[in-house]
Amino acid sequence: MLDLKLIRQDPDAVRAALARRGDEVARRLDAVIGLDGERRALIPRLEELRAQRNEAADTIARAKRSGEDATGAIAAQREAGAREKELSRELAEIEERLEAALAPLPNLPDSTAAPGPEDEVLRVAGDVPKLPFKPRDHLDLAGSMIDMEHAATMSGARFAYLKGDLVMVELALVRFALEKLRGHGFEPVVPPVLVRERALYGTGFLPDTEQQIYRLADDELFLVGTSEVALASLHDDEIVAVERLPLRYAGFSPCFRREAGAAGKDTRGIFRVHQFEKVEMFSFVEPDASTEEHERILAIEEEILSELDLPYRVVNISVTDLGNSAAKKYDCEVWLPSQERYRELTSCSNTTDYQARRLNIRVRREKKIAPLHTLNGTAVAVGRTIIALLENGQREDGTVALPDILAAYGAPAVLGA
RNA sequence: GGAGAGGUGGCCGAGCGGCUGAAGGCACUCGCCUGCUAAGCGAGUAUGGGGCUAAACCUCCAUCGAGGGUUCGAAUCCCUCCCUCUCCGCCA
Repeated sequence: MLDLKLIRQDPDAVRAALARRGDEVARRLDAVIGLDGERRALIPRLEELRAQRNEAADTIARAKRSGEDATGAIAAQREAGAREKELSRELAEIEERLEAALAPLPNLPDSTAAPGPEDEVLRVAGDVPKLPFKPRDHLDLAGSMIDMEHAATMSGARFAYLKGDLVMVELALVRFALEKLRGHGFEPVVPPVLVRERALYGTGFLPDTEQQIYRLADDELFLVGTSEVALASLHDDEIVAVERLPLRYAGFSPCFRREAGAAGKDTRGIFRVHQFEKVEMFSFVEPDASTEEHERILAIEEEILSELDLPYRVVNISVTDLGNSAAKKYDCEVWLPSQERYRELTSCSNTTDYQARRLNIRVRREKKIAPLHTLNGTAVAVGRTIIALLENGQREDGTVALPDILAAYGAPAVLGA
């Protein structure tokens, strides 16, 4: 949610910022400005009427108490009441339209977000393996440890059974990530994955990505596509004392995505599936600390990738590809030998005050109260990390060497031996 | 799933349909006082939105789980929903 006061004070700056996402986006601001004007024209009229009615009600009360007749005053009140109701309805209607115009507007991009249309490669790290043989893809390498046939029969396309050693790798990855994050001050959380609409609205996934979200048939509940949704709601409607910030959480949960509109894309293996597990970072920080926190989260993502010996590059995502809530986003893309290119593995966003405004999460500094800033980032997207580990650790005989660090968390040293 | 109780300010808790934005207590802040890690005294301490402002102050409106309704007037009455607790049932 954008700040109405800012829009009012400096509409040109807001319009210019939105225009970086596209001219069409910036044009949507005009409706908001118009409705805000209507609203503020109406409010003084309504409130003056209410003040008069409140005063008249007191007069009636006093008359009643002293036993006087108030029939005339009561009749007048009844009439004023009808007018009040009318104006109230009018205001409610305007506010509803204002909300409908304002809520879908995306966050203002950070000035350092990549201008687009292309993402901006910031750096390349790690060694791309020079394989003296034709690389296999993750599905070949996993063999029976990934069973998509039975998953497809049972649940449909884009589902998988993970079996045997790969399960141990998954658990090792999760444990590795959670302990690392804890060391960085993130509190581990296993959140609910079924949520009400408000949580999705509050995080900006609604109205924006509805076609991506599973909805239950018999209950007003949705399956989250990321634990970000649940972590953001942890301080829903709170005023947090500044001394408590930053608040950092590491969520571990399954994630569910419909992948509608992705038909035909990444259909082989578990790169793009409807269900996967993920360890996610989420931070609540002071407004002027979010830029630094964003770099911090990115650094943790890179630390994890380095320790897993994965070759990757960091990209600054183009403003035209930013989700609604992000002001700036970095992706870490991992090298996949079978595809001979970098693919998205982790992602971190600074959502500034966009989600906080929607979820009504504020910080109190001295006497001042203002929306705080929230950020999120992937620590480990388990499925894709497994893909990366398999492909980059593969040997000519089809076995896979896993990074040493995972052994400490229960993963085997070699897969498929 | 069945039966019942309840949701009031940071917390506890009182609230007859009008004088309650809300008693009282706790906590916190500031001041006073007291020579001994505390007590006493005084004052203050919600949020959002308008207006006026450079800002503060001030002022008005709204808010007693949420949304509707009754009424001249609702924290108080009615309806729907949400949540919490207790008992029963079921269950990993």
